[in-house]
Amino acid sequence: MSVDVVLIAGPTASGKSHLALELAARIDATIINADSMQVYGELRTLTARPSSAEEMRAPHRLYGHVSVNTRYSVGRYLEEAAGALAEARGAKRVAIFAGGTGLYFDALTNGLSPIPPVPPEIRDTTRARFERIGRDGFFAELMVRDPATASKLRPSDTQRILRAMDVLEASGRPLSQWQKLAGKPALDGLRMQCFVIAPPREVLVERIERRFETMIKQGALEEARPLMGLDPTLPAAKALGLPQLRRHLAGEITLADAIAGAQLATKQYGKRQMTWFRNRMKGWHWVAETDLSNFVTSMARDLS
RNA sequence: GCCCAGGUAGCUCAGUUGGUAGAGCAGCGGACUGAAAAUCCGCGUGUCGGUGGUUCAAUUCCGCCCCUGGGCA
Repeated sequence: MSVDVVLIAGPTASGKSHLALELAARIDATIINADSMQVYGELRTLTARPSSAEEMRAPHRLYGHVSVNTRYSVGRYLEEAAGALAEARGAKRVAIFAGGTGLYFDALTNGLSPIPPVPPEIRDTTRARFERIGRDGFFAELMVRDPATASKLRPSDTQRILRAMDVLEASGRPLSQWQKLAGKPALDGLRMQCFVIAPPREVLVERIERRFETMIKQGALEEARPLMGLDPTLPAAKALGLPQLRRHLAGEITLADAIAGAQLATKQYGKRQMTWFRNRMKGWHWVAETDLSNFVTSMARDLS
Protein backbone atom coordinates (compact mmCIF):
# COMPACT_ATOMS: atom_id res chain seq x y z
CA MET A 1 0.00 0.00 0.00
CA SER A 2 1.34 3.35 -0.89
CA VAL A 3 0.03 6.72 0.19
CA ASP A 4 0.46 10.43 -0.42
CA VAL A 5 -0.70 11.72 2.93
CA VAL A 6 -0.86 10.41 6.48
CA LEU A 7 -3.02 12.21 9.01
CA ILE A 8 -2.23 11.70 12.68
CA ALA A 9 -4.65 13.28 15.11
CA GLY A 10 -4.67 12.78 18.86
CA PRO A 11 -5.33 14.54 22.12
CA THR A 12 -2.58 16.44 23.85
CA ALA A 13 0.13 14.18 25.30
CA SER A 14 -0.98 11.17 23.26
CA GLY A 15 2.41 10.79 21.64
CA LYS A 16 1.36 11.76 18.14
CA SER A 17 4.37 13.99 17.43
CA HIS A 18 6.67 11.19 18.43
CA LEU A 19 4.80 8.77 16.23
CA ALA A 20 5.01 11.17 13.28
CA LEU A 21 8.73 11.53 13.78
CA GLU A 22 9.34 7.80 13.99
CA LEU A 23 7.28 7.24 10.89
CA ALA A 24 9.00 10.02 8.95
CA ALA A 25 12.35 8.48 9.75
CA ARG A 26 11.27 5.25 8.08
CA ILE A 27 9.50 6.54 4.98
CA ASP A 28 10.66 9.69 3.25
CA ALA A 29 8.23 12.15 4.67
CA THR A 30 7.71 15.78 5.60
CA ILE A 31 5.89 16.46 8.85
CA ILE A 32 3.36 19.26 8.62
CA ASN A 33 1.93 20.76 11.78
CA ALA A 34 -1.82 20.51 12.40
CA ASP A 35 -1.85 22.16 15.79
CA SER A 36 -3.08 25.70 16.29
CA MET A 37 -0.64 26.59 19.06
CA GLN A 38 2.57 25.00 17.85
CA VAL A 39 2.80 27.64 15.14
CA TYR A 40 4.00 30.26 17.64
CA GLY A 41 7.75 30.63 17.77
CA GLU A 42 8.03 31.94 21.32
CA LEU A 43 6.06 29.04 22.79
CA ARG A 44 8.19 25.98 22.20
CA THR A 45 8.13 24.50 25.69
CA LEU A 46 4.55 25.33 26.64
CA THR A 47 3.11 23.95 23.41
CA ALA A 48 5.29 20.83 23.54
CA ARG A 49 6.64 21.59 20.10
CA PRO A 50 9.31 19.26 18.69
CA SER A 51 12.82 20.28 19.77
CA SER A 52 15.31 21.54 17.21
CA ALA A 53 17.12 18.20 17.46
CA GLU A 54 13.89 16.44 16.61
CA GLU A 55 13.17 18.85 13.80
CA MET A 56 16.47 17.90 12.25
CA ARG A 57 15.51 14.26 11.98
CA ALA A 58 12.92 15.02 9.31
CA PRO A 59 11.67 18.09 7.47
CA HIS A 60 9.11 19.96 9.59
CA ARG A 61 6.74 22.63 8.30
CA LEU A 62 4.53 25.22 10.02
CA TYR A 63 6.11 24.78 13.43
CA GLY A 64 6.94 27.96 15.35
CA HIS A 65 6.98 29.96 12.15
CA VAL A 66 4.89 32.91 13.37
CA SER A 67 5.14 35.35 16.27
CA VAL A 68 2.81 35.28 19.26
CA ASN A 69 1.65 38.73 18.17
CA THR A 70 0.07 37.24 15.05
CA ARG A 71 -3.66 36.64 14.92
CA TYR A 72 -3.35 33.26 13.29
CA SER A 73 -6.46 31.51 11.94
CA VAL A 74 -7.75 28.38 10.24
CA GLY A 75 -7.89 30.30 7.00
CA ARG A 76 -4.26 31.18 7.09
CA TYR A 77 -3.41 27.67 8.23
CA LEU A 78 -5.18 26.09 5.29
CA GLU A 79 -3.34 28.32 2.85
CA GLU A 80 0.04 27.55 4.37
CA ALA A 81 -0.73 23.86 4.71
CA ALA A 82 -1.62 23.70 1.02
CA GLY A 83 1.76 25.29 0.25
CA ALA A 84 3.65 22.88 2.46
CA LEU A 85 1.77 19.97 0.94
CA ALA A 86 2.61 21.08 -2.60
CA GLU A 87 6.24 21.37 -1.62
CA ALA A 88 6.31 17.85 -0.20
CA ARG A 89 4.51 16.47 -3.22
CA GLY A 90 7.01 18.21 -5.51
CA ALA A 91 9.86 16.56 -3.64
CA LYS A 92 8.06 13.21 -3.85
CA ARG A 93 7.78 13.00 -0.12
CA VAL A 94 4.83 11.70 1.88
CA ALA A 95 3.13 14.46 3.87
CA ILE A 96 2.41 13.59 7.48
CA PHE A 97 -0.03 15.99 9.11
CA ALA A 98 0.26 15.68 12.87
CA GLY A 99 -1.60 17.65 15.50
CA GLY A 100 -4.53 17.98 17.82
CA THR A 101 -6.67 20.71 16.30
CA GLY A 102 -9.84 19.11 15.02
CA LEU A 103 -10.87 22.21 13.08
CA TYR A 104 -7.61 22.21 11.13
CA PHE A 105 -8.05 18.60 10.11
CA ASP A 106 -11.60 19.40 9.16
CA ALA A 107 -10.41 22.24 6.94
CA LEU A 108 -7.86 19.94 5.32
CA THR A 109 -10.25 17.10 4.61
CA ASN A 110 -13.56 18.90 4.03
CA GLY A 111 -12.42 22.32 2.90
CA LEU A 112 -13.24 25.77 4.24
CA SER A 113 -15.92 28.00 2.74
CA PRO A 114 -14.42 30.90 0.77
CA ILE A 115 -15.37 33.74 3.10
CA PRO A 116 -13.83 37.16 2.45
CA PRO A 117 -11.35 38.38 5.06
CA VAL A 118 -12.49 40.78 7.77
CA PRO A 119 -10.38 43.95 7.88
CA PRO A 120 -8.93 44.69 11.33
CA GLU A 121 -10.80 48.03 11.50
CA ILE A 122 -14.14 46.26 11.19
CA ARG A 123 -13.06 43.72 13.76
CA ASP A 124 -12.20 46.50 16.18
CA THR A 125 -15.46 48.35 15.55
CA THR A 126 -17.50 45.20 16.14
CA ARG A 127 -15.78 44.54 19.44
CA ALA A 128 -16.09 48.11 20.59
CA ARG A 129 -19.82 48.00 19.88
CA PHE A 130 -20.13 44.70 21.76
CA GLU A 131 -18.42 46.27 24.77
CA ARG A 132 -20.67 49.31 24.62
CA ILE A 133 -24.09 47.74 24.25
CA GLY A 134 -23.42 44.42 25.96
CA ARG A 135 -23.98 40.83 24.99
CA ASP A 136 -27.78 40.81 24.92
CA GLY A 137 -28.12 44.05 23.02
CA PHE A 138 -25.51 42.93 20.54
CA PHE A 139 -27.23 39.63 19.95
CA ALA A 140 -30.59 41.39 19.52
CA GLU A 141 -29.00 43.59 16.91
CA LEU A 142 -27.59 40.60 15.04
CA MET A 143 -30.98 38.94 15.20
CA VAL A 144 -32.47 41.93 13.37
CA ARG A 145 -29.72 42.32 10.82
CA ASP A 146 -28.92 38.65 10.16
CA PRO A 147 -31.69 36.45 11.58
CA ALA A 148 -30.61 33.42 9.57
CA THR A 149 -27.20 33.23 11.24
CA ALA A 150 -28.29 34.55 14.64
CA SER A 151 -31.03 31.97 15.06
CA LYS A 152 -28.45 29.23 14.79
CA LEU A 153 -26.33 30.71 17.58
CA ARG A 154 -26.81 31.09 21.30
CA PRO A 155 -26.71 34.60 22.74
CA SER A 156 -24.00 33.44 25.11
CA ASP A 157 -21.69 32.23 22.34
CA THR A 158 -19.78 35.50 22.21
CA GLN A 159 -17.11 34.37 19.83
CA ARG A 160 -19.45 33.14 17.11
CA ILE A 161 -21.76 36.14 17.47
CA LEU A 162 -18.85 38.50 16.98
CA ARG A 163 -17.70 36.53 13.98
CA ALA A 164 -21.18 36.62 12.43
CA MET A 165 -21.30 40.39 12.81
CA ASP A 166 -17.76 40.78 11.47
CA VAL A 167 -18.59 38.89 8.30
CA LEU A 168 -21.87 40.72 7.80
CA GLU A 169 -20.15 44.10 8.16
CA ALA A 170 -17.23 43.15 5.96
CA SER A 171 -19.08 41.43 3.17
CA GLY A 172 -22.66 42.62 3.40
CA ARG A 173 -23.86 39.03 3.33
CA PRO A 174 -24.88 36.68 6.15
CA LEU A 175 -22.24 34.30 7.45
CA SER A 176 -24.66 31.39 7.16
CA GLN A 177 -24.94 32.10 3.44
CA TRP A 178 -21.19 32.07 2.98
CA GLN A 179 -20.90 28.86 4.90
CA LYS A 180 -23.17 27.13 2.43
CA LEU A 181 -20.48 27.55 -0.20
CA ALA A 182 -18.21 24.53 -0.27
CA GLY A 183 -14.47 25.00 -0.23
CA LYS A 184 -12.12 22.68 -2.03
CA PRO A 185 -10.47 20.21 0.35
CA ALA A 186 -6.70 20.57 0.23
CA LEU A 187 -6.26 16.80 0.25
CA ASP A 188 -8.72 16.11 -2.55
CA GLY A 189 -7.77 13.23 -4.77
CA LEU A 190 -4.80 12.13 -2.67
CA ARG A 191 -4.40 8.68 -1.23
CA MET A 192 -4.47 8.99 2.52
CA GLN A 193 -4.37 7.07 5.74
CA CYS A 194 -5.99 8.67 8.77
CA PHE A 195 -5.24 7.82 12.38
CA VAL A 196 -6.48 8.95 15.75
CA ILE A 197 -4.04 8.16 18.55
CA ALA A 198 -6.18 7.70 21.64
CA PRO A 199 -4.54 6.20 24.73
CA PRO A 200 -6.82 5.28 27.65
CA ARG A 201 -8.03 8.29 29.60
CA GLU A 202 -6.14 7.42 32.78
CA VAL A 203 -2.90 7.15 30.85
CA LEU A 204 -3.49 10.52 29.27
CA VAL A 205 -4.32 12.19 32.57
CA GLU A 206 -1.16 10.86 34.14
CA ARG A 207 0.97 11.94 31.18
CA ILE A 208 -0.53 15.42 31.13
CA GLU A 209 0.25 15.96 34.79
CA ARG A 210 3.77 14.68 34.48
CA ARG A 211 4.41 16.62 31.29
CA PHE A 212 3.55 20.01 32.76
CA GLU A 213 5.98 19.44 35.57
CA THR A 214 8.61 18.60 33.00
CA MET A 215 7.77 21.79 31.14
CA ILE A 216 8.42 23.79 34.29
CA LYS A 217 11.79 22.09 34.69
CA GLN A 218 12.56 22.83 31.07
CA GLY A 219 12.00 26.54 31.56
CA ALA A 220 8.33 27.21 30.95
CA LEU A 221 8.48 30.10 33.42
CA GLU A 222 11.35 31.71 31.57
CA GLU A 223 9.37 31.27 28.38
CA ALA A 224 6.35 32.98 29.92
CA ARG A 225 8.23 35.89 31.52
CA PRO A 226 8.89 37.89 28.33
CA LEU A 227 5.23 37.39 27.42
CA MET A 228 3.88 39.19 30.48
CA GLY A 229 2.72 42.14 28.39
CA LEU A 230 1.14 40.05 25.63
CA ASP A 231 -2.31 41.25 24.57
CA PRO A 232 -4.62 38.77 26.33
CA THR A 233 -7.02 38.74 23.39
CA LEU A 234 -4.41 37.28 21.05
CA PRO A 235 -4.84 33.55 20.34
CA ALA A 236 -1.34 32.78 21.61
CA ALA A 237 -2.20 34.28 25.01
CA LYS A 238 -4.65 31.39 25.46
CA ALA A 239 -1.99 28.70 25.18
CA LEU A 240 -2.63 26.19 27.95
CA GLY A 241 -0.62 27.05 31.02
CA LEU A 242 0.38 30.52 29.88
CA PRO A 243 -2.42 32.40 31.66
CA GLN A 244 -1.67 30.47 34.86
CA LEU A 245 2.07 31.13 34.69
CA ARG A 246 1.46 34.79 33.98
CA ARG A 247 -0.73 35.07 37.07
CA HIS A 248 2.00 33.44 39.10
CA LEU A 249 4.65 35.77 37.70
CA ALA A 250 2.36 38.69 38.56
CA GLY A 251 2.33 37.48 42.16
CA GLU A 252 -1.36 36.58 42.16
CA ILE A 253 -1.08 32.84 42.74
CA THR A 254 1.55 30.39 43.96
CA LEU A 255 3.55 28.29 41.53
CA ALA A 256 1.86 25.17 42.88
CA ASP A 257 -1.56 26.64 42.12
CA ALA A 258 -0.41 27.72 38.67
CA ILE A 259 0.81 24.20 37.94
CA ALA A 260 -2.39 22.61 39.22
CA GLY A 261 -4.48 25.06 37.19
CA ALA A 262 -2.52 24.41 34.03
CA GLN A 263 -2.78 20.65 34.47
CA LEU A 264 -6.51 20.91 35.02
CA ALA A 265 -7.02 23.12 31.95
CA THR A 266 -5.00 20.67 29.86
CA LYS A 267 -7.05 17.69 31.02
CA GLN A 268 -10.24 19.54 30.17
CA TYR A 269 -8.85 20.38 26.77
CA GLY A 270 -8.00 16.74 26.15
CA LYS A 271 -11.60 15.84 26.90
CA ARG A 272 -12.86 18.39 24.37
CA GLN A 273 -10.46 17.05 21.76
CA MET A 274 -11.69 13.51 22.34
CA THR A 275 -15.28 14.66 21.89
CA TRP A 276 -14.39 16.10 18.50
CA PHE A 277 -12.43 13.05 17.39
CA ARG A 278 -15.06 10.58 18.59
CA ASN A 279 -17.86 12.32 16.78
CA ARG A 280 -16.17 13.76 13.71
CA MET A 281 -13.45 11.22 12.91
CA LYS A 282 -15.52 8.09 13.08
CA GLY A 283 -14.07 6.62 9.91
CA TRP A 284 -10.44 7.05 10.97
CA HIS A 285 -8.23 4.26 12.28
CA TRP A 286 -8.29 4.40 16.04
CA VAL A 287 -5.09 3.46 17.83
CA ALA A 288 -5.47 2.84 21.54
CA GLU A 289 -1.99 1.46 22.18
CA THR A 290 0.11 3.23 24.74
CA ASP A 291 3.40 1.93 23.39
CA LEU A 292 3.51 2.96 19.76
CA SER A 293 6.84 1.48 18.69
CA ASN A 294 5.46 -1.73 17.21
CA PHE A 295 2.67 0.18 15.64
CA VAL A 296 5.09 2.50 13.85
CA THR A 297 7.10 -0.39 12.50
CA SER A 298 4.13 -2.16 10.99
CA MET A 299 2.71 1.08 9.75
CA ALA A 300 5.96 2.01 8.00
CA ARG A 301 6.04 -1.41 6.38
CA ASP A 302 2.46 -1.04 5.15
CA LEU A 303 3.00 2.40 3.78
CA SER A 304 6.22 1.83 1.87
C1' G B 1 -9.87 14.77 80.80
C1' C B 2 -13.33 19.08 80.29
C1' C B 3 -15.65 22.98 77.11
C1' C B 4 -16.93 24.80 72.23
C1' A B 5 -17.50 24.21 66.87
C1' G B 6 -18.05 20.90 63.04
C1' G B 7 -18.80 15.81 60.41
C1' U B 8 -24.19 16.26 54.12
C1' A B 9 -21.78 14.70 46.41
C1' G B 10 -14.81 13.61 44.48
C1' C B 11 -13.77 18.98 46.97
C1' U B 12 -15.74 23.60 49.52
C1' C B 13 -20.25 24.30 51.67
C1' A B 14 -25.89 25.42 51.94
C1' G B 15 -30.40 23.19 53.74
C1' U B 16 -34.39 20.36 55.93
C1' U B 17 -39.60 24.39 62.33
C1' G B 18 -39.50 15.66 61.09
C1' G B 19 -42.09 13.62 54.90
C1' U B 20 -34.73 10.38 52.45
C1' A B 21 -31.43 16.88 50.03
C1' G B 22 -28.86 21.34 46.42
C1' A B 23 -25.18 25.15 44.89
C1' G B 24 -20.21 26.27 43.08
C1' C B 25 -15.97 23.72 41.52
C1' A B 26 -14.36 18.84 39.80
C1' G B 27 -16.37 14.91 36.69
C1' C B 28 -19.27 12.89 32.47
C1' G B 29 -21.76 13.65 27.63
C1' G B 30 -22.53 16.95 23.40
C1' A B 31 -21.95 21.10 19.67
C1' C B 32 -18.22 23.06 16.58
C1' U B 33 -16.46 26.82 9.14
C1' G B 34 -10.79 32.36 9.66
C1' A B 35 -9.45 33.22 18.09
C1' A B 36 -10.58 26.30 17.79
C1' A B 37 -5.17 24.96 23.40
C1' A B 38 -11.07 29.18 21.46
C1' U B 39 -16.38 29.52 22.35
C1' C B 40 -20.86 27.34 23.91
C1' C B 41 -24.78 23.63 25.68
C1' G B 42 -26.72 19.45 28.72
C1' C B 43 -26.33 15.95 33.05
C1' G B 44 -26.33 15.45 40.32
C1' U B 45 -23.09 11.09 40.63
C1' G B 46 -25.26 10.88 48.12
C1' U B 47 -25.70 4.76 53.80
C1' C B 48 -26.76 13.32 55.12
C1' G B 49 -20.11 9.99 60.66
C1' G B 50 -21.88 5.29 63.54
C1' U B 51 -25.39 3.14 66.72
C1' G B 52 -29.69 2.90 69.91
C1' G B 53 -34.31 5.60 71.17
C1' U B 54 -38.91 8.69 70.34
C1' U B 55 -42.28 8.78 65.95
C1' C B 56 -46.82 6.51 61.02
C1' A B 57 -42.08 8.61 59.28
C1' A B 58 -35.36 10.63 61.58
C1' U B 59 -30.35 13.36 57.53
C1' U B 60 -33.39 16.66 60.89
C1' C B 61 -35.33 15.56 67.82
C1' C B 62 -32.87 12.80 72.25
C1' G B 63 -28.84 9.40 74.34
C1' C B 64 -24.21 7.07 73.67
C1' C B 65 -19.90 6.29 70.63
C1' C B 66 -16.22 7.63 66.77
C1' C B 67 -13.49 11.39 63.91
C1' U B 68 -11.62 16.58 62.88
C1' G B 69 -10.45 21.65 64.39
C1' G B 70 -10.03 25.28 68.32
C1' G B 71 -9.91 26.54 73.57
C1' C B 72 -9.09 25.19 78.89
C1' A B 73 -6.29 21.73 81.90
